[in-house]
Amino acid sequence: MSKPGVGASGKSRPTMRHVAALAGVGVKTVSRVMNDEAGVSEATREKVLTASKQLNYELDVTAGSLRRSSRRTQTVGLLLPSVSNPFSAEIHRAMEDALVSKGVAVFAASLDDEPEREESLVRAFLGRRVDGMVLTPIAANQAHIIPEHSRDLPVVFIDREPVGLSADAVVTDNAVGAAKAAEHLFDIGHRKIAYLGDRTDIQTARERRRGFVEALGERGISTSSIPVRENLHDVESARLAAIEVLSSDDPPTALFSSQNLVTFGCMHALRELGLSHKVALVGFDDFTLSDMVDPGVTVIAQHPEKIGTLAAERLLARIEGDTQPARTYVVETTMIVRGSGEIPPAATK
Amino acid sequence: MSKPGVGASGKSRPTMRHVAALAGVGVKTVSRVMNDEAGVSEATREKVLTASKQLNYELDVTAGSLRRSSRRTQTVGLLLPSVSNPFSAEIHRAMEDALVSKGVAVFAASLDDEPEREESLVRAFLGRRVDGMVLTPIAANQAHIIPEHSRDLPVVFIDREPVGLSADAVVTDNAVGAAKAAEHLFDIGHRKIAYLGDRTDIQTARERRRGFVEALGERGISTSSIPVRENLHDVESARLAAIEVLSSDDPPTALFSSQNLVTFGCMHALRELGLSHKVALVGFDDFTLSDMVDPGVTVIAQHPEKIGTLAAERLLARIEGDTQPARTYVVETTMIVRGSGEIPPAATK
DNA sequence: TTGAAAGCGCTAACAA
DNA sequence: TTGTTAGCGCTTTCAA
Repeated sequence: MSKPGVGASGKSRPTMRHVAALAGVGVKTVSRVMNDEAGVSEATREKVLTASKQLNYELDVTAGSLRRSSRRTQTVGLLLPSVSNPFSAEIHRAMEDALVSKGVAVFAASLDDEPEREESLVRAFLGRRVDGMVLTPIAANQAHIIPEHSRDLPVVFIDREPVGLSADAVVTDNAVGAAKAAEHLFDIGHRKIAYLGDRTDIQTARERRRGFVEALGERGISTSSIPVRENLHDVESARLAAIEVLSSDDPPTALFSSQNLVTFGCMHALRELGLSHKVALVGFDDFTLSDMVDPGVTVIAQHPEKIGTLAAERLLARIEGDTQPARTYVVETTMIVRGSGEIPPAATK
Repeated sequence: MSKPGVGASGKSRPTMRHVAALAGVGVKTVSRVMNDEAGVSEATREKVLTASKQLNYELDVTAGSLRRSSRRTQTVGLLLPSVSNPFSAEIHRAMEDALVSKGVAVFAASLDDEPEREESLVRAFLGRRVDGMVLTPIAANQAHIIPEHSRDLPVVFIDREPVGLSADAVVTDNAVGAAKAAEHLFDIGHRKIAYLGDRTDIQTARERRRGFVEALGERGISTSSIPVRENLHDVESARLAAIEVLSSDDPPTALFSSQNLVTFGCMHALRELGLSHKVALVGFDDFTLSDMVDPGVTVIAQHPEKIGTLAAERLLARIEGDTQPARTYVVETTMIVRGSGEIPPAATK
């Protein structure tokens, strides 16, 4: 009589026992119905479903996982630079689409460029017994995940490959993407192209510079003649660097920027100097309104939705028991021509 | 001997029993140490911590919640229009900051304007026994949450107030924000200002129109003389509507757009018609690069980070047992002047 | 300060 | 087809 209330107005949540009692069956039968297992007569099924609805019963997935032999929680963790970063958010969305349809819930968290957070957030996921994780590596190395990974916890890395650990990764083809930009500007006629890049401790930034410099090298432009400004991590530092390089004695006729914030800084600098239509600009990574500024900004677009979809697929496959050797999946970039990258060098004369 | 391996290289995850055995103590002592409970000697604490580290033990938060009297899982659910929508993503980030620091993990999911998803995603959260939820209501009403809410599951609504249920909500002051835009354009001298709005079944869109129309009404402008175009939900439909209204016999000298995508459509239309510097534009909601287009776009900025922070605070308070009556918290908007909204009506003559 | 036993909601194993 | 019992990893209760 003092048992948790029968009826949806009770204060405490009903369990299988309540449903079983109301339906007049055993708990295992309720379990079978709630998990869509075979071997339950249609009549019994109906009874259970009716009772479950009446009590507003919801199966406790985590309690079940405790006893289930697979130990699955139908939950995964996702670690991003920041959930509010547009590139990350697109990846997140694509992963969600692939996972939610399989009944998998997603924990998301932001790293904020703080290596210490990587380990503590991973531990927070582990404490909730996620079935797997997708991580953007940020710490110097990912060795801290080795114990978990060797316990068969599937981990897929995105955007960058892990260091100190062999695991699946899904990355953008940064070097080739940057090379596309270099080739494009070269073909337009540019011979002096400045490279404005992000922090050199970021692997993707180094790859972009390498691809860019090598592509120009293959076309006979000596590395030493390329104006390179790096460690630009926000709009303001990029703006200042662009102004500086454009104000030099022998200024470049084109700019290549290695990421969005740097591109924005370059756009500001070009506008301030009145060079928006005189100096070419190609940016790595697409952004909203790239077609609404004047001139439209030519970019090397990444494909976050492809990265997210692929990462989710790999993770699900690993969770299902796929044991093929760890592999890195490379997602190609696409150049989108909008005007800023097609300004010829002559215009500056 | 056939017990799960001692040492980090084992395949199965260690439990408290393993730690207890290795440390030579009882499981309850391990539990005390892992939960930072008092009443453990420093020497014992050390032993347990050492053993736990050696085994790479991680406390199972969800298993613990099963037996814990509070039943807390230290987990909350967040339901957004889309995790990749910039406004939503900012809210998400602010909530994460407030919650992760308290050891609370966040499930995030996207509704995608599909009312059916609201209920199924809520059920997915319930099945993981979240301690509370933050929802952006999208279905016609939120009555489906009543049973949970009356079971003391804290729920905080954001962006829109719930229908059919009394619960905390954190919303933008839409009417006042839209009124600010109307007043601003009126003060500049505009008397014919078009309203370009989102779907009329969205509460926030209706509030914005109401605030806008009423503010002009108070200034002697009859409602019937205001060109109103609604149910614009994407850039293209907004662009066409703007072109149509600007091409009429007695075109408006200013536009007010009720959300970002509509603002983008207006920008496209103005540019196509060569009116970017002749017809004023004020948009509701700020966006990236609003200062890089020409002219810069004057906006009524919302404050998603404030909404997220407040929602997280309210949710935590409710989880802690706060029982004060449900309340709606209103977050004010801020007008950001950038040029497009300061074009005088004379310019069109 | 410490630990043994019971039990949280569920599923595995097995019996009826 | 259905139900019973044990036990997943943990915390509560209570005794030592």
